[in-house]
Amino acid sequence: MLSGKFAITIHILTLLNKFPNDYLSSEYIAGSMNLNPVLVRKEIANLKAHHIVESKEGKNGGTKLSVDAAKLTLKEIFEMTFETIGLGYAKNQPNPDCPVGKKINQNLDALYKEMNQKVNAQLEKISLEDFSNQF
Amino acid sequence: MLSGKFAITIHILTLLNKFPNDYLSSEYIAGSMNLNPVLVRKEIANLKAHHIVESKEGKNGGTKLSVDAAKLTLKEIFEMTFETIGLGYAKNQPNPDCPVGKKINQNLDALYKEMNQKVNAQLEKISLEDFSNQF
DNA sequence: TACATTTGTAACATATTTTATTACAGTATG
DNA sequence: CATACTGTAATAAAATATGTTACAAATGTA
Repeated sequence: MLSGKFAITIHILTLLNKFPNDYLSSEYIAGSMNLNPVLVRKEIANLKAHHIVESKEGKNGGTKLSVDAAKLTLKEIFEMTFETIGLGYAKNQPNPDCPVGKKINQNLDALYKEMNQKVNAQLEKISLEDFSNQF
Repeated sequence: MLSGKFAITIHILTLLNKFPNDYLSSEYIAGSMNLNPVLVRKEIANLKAHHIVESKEGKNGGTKLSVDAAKLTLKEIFEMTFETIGLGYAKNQPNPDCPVGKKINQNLDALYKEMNQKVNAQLEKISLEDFSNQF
């Protein structure tokens, strides 16, 4: 299973982009995605750490975008969600006495790295604005 | 989290390719990857369903490759493990009354589909033999 | 000032998925 | 016929993801 972090984050950002002048509450955002507001706030905390959004506490508080949606790429969003493309690793450490076991993870790493480069090149071409305009 | 199916499967196939004339037991294979033999047999069952390997039951039984490693691509292996590239979806059904909620999954689908195409194009260029030769 | 509303965050609970184990019937080998 | 395998089901354990509750702190507003 892949966690839904990226999907949640881009959903949040799309909403914020649709209402660039408002501070949206986590409750409102959560309503659009049918998710617990606390989880929304957690993802927002991550976005704040990356200076992508700003929040206002207290009554009428909420969150708004603080960057230009035309300049924020999906690649950056992808990386902010700590995710990388890959096809996984076996859970346990392989047998170092086996020539295959000894090098399997290294070789998978190399493969996944290449995959990431391809995907990143693609995601870099799409801005939040582009994505948001599809709605 | 992504399951380790692909990693396990390619590990198995690499081993089988290294010993093309032997029937390797699930116990032996499991030893190389420090995994439970039953899990190995499960992945082998999947490979068998795709006619990639053949097994022999009984004493001195085991599994061996039944296709040309030069012609089996990582793309095919990837697809046999039921995995697709993607960055996930939020778990819950989004709010259909929200313009973003209503279309988010559809738009993510389109994005992930493109990503899969890129990745598949890359994986298609690599054969099991190529991968195996790195060891 | 007092109240209502909202963020921020921690602690805990539940659900889901993945991995591991046990068990045993069936099959081939020698 | 004993041994060493596969095949598969049932169950258990571990890991991860998601959800909930609770409450302090901040801020607007009556």
